[in-house]
Amino acid sequence: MAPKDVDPVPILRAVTLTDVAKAAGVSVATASKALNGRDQVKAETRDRVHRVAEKLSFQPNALARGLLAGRSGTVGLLTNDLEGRFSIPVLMGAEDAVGADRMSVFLCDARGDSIREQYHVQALLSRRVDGLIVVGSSTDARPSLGELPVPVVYAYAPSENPDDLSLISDNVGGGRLAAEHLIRSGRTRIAHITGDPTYAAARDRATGVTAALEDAGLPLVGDRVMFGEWNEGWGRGATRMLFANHPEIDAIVAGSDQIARGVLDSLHELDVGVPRDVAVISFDNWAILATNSRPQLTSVDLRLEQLGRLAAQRLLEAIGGTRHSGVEALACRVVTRESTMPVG
Amino acid sequence: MAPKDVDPVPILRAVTLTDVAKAAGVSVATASKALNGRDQVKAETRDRVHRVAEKLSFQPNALARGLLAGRSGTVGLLTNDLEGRFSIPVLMGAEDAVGADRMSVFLCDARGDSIREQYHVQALLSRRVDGLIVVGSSTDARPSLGELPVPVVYAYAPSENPDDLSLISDNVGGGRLAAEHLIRSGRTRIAHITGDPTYAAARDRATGVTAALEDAGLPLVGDRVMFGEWNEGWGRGATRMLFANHPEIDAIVAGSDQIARGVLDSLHELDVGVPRDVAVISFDNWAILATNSRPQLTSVDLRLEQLGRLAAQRLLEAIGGTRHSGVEALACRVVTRESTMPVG
DNA sequence: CTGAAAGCGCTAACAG
DNA sequence: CTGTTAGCGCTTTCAG
Repeated sequence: MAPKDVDPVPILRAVTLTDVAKAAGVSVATASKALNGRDQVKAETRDRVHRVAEKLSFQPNALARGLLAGRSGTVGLLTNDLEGRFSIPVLMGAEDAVGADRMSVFLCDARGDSIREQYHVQALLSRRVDGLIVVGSSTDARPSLGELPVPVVYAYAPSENPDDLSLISDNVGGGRLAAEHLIRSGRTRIAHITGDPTYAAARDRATGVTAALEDAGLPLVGDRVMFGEWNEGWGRGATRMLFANHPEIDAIVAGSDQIARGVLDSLHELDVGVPRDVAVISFDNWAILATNSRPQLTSVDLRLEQLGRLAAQRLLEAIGGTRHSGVEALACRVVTRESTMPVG
Repeated sequence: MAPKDVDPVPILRAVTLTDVAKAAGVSVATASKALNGRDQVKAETRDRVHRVAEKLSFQPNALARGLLAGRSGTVGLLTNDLEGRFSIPVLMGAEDAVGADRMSVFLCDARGDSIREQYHVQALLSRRVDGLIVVGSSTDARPSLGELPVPVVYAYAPSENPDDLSLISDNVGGGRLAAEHLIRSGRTRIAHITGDPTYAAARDRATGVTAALEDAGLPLVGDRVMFGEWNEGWGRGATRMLFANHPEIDAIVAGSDQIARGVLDSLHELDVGVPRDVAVISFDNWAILATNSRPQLTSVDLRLEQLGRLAAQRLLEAIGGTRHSGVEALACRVVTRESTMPVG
């Protein structure tokens, strides 16, 4: 409990450099130099100014600074899917990297509405952000914001314009990793149950999976990728269908952790042992799902936080003058858990 | 594909009011008045200025405005748990409400580290935010930030200082709602399996549940609340223990959707029908869990987005001069699904 | 080494 | 109705 011996509502004007200068008995110019470590100030004066600033808990007004400097030290983070779970890690990584450079982040959620998006972009520009990170809501390409007076980096969803810089997860590579992981674990009769084929993520992962199988001279059990929906129900249903026709299967690549939960559920009901009889690997590595299932799920991690961090880094580089363009794909990594343990 | 017929890197100085004024053949003062709808401008002039501003895509410099006005039109959103799923909805609600008032949001994640938190507060103050929303990572009370030159609202986790304004979900009331829902559905032999008792959320919900049972003259099956962990495993284990000793049970209040998933899992294995033999209600209403289980889960929704919206509203009121203090609890609501359908 | 002066972009008096 | 002037808080010449 904090004591309540302070003024009721401190409508005190924030302390300014002028206040500090006055209290230290110097001019604002000198105070400014002292506080900014300019070397044309006597050491004794510098210390005195610092002490006074400290005592008054002086905080330089970033607005005034920004106005003068022509740059605000802020970046805009424009998301379209705050509630979805994919934006958040990207956002965290970006916030972290940006903060490490003493810049602050404006957060805007356009909720997938391009009108709202346009509005936010204007608002951010009027706040003179030094750059913009646009986080998409799916891995499908999205319209470019076009030419803006500040650099823009697209993360998760690439821009449709190849002149923009986009950072994405390498879903094709992820598909490869998944299949190769199973193959290395000794599995040879592999099927792929995944989500909605209108999503690039589903198609890309499938491409990777089939390519890896082909390279290894292995068939895709069932002959074709089982596209469906991104939920447990589809995982359950697809698994039942699969087993009815292909009881010889010994591994399943699930397109998401959610689908995998459904797969595990059906395998349990069919009395198929995991990983003994069938190994299961999935995508997203969403801890809450992957580590609470029985057995725990091996999953391909998209490294979204790293993606966000990288996006911020590229943006800071661009702000610094080094602009890149094109699509940069970040490699995924497999997080191994029980569901793909090699047998015996 | 956008055409690439623009200058390579438009390092164009952003267009200022002076540019507009010049192009419109008026003084900056007149231009300012025209654009801000001050009524001391001839209609014809006003229109001309507007047209020119439009053509040059003029964006008023919010930094300059803020500097002059003494308020920046921004608020800080300080979270401690961006990756956790509870902050996000609060954040969304707050962002939405703040944006509706044409203010922008600075996002900072302190990751539960008070040093980092202090740093961010300083940074936000130096950016002259007009107010601050602090989103906690659990429902336990947290230390106050103390006296700050701008109003602060605590959301989700209340401040330890009752002189601060805190907005929380009414977990005790939520516990009551859960039990009452079961009782109204005709259940009379109710148990409560919940999470870690060191969490206020677990204790508060338990308080509500037991109070409602007492009011109804019903026993708590097993005599005491089963505290444990916030995960599926505990839900599974606790359910097995419960049934070994109390096969007469006809309803379970689970402390979270995750725990409920474990409960359902065990009930399934015990061949107990849900909701036929036992009804299950839980907390959080986390769609991904509650709607993907079999049967779908009835769950107490904490209305976190509304909580965020309310926090923003209160903050805006405080910025406007109307400060409140104390703890304001937002009522929960039950989202009914299959798991508590009345029998017959 | 220190201070006076100018100016970042904008708005609000106050004159004309 | 319009323009001139001043100043928000800060940094940066440029003289002392």
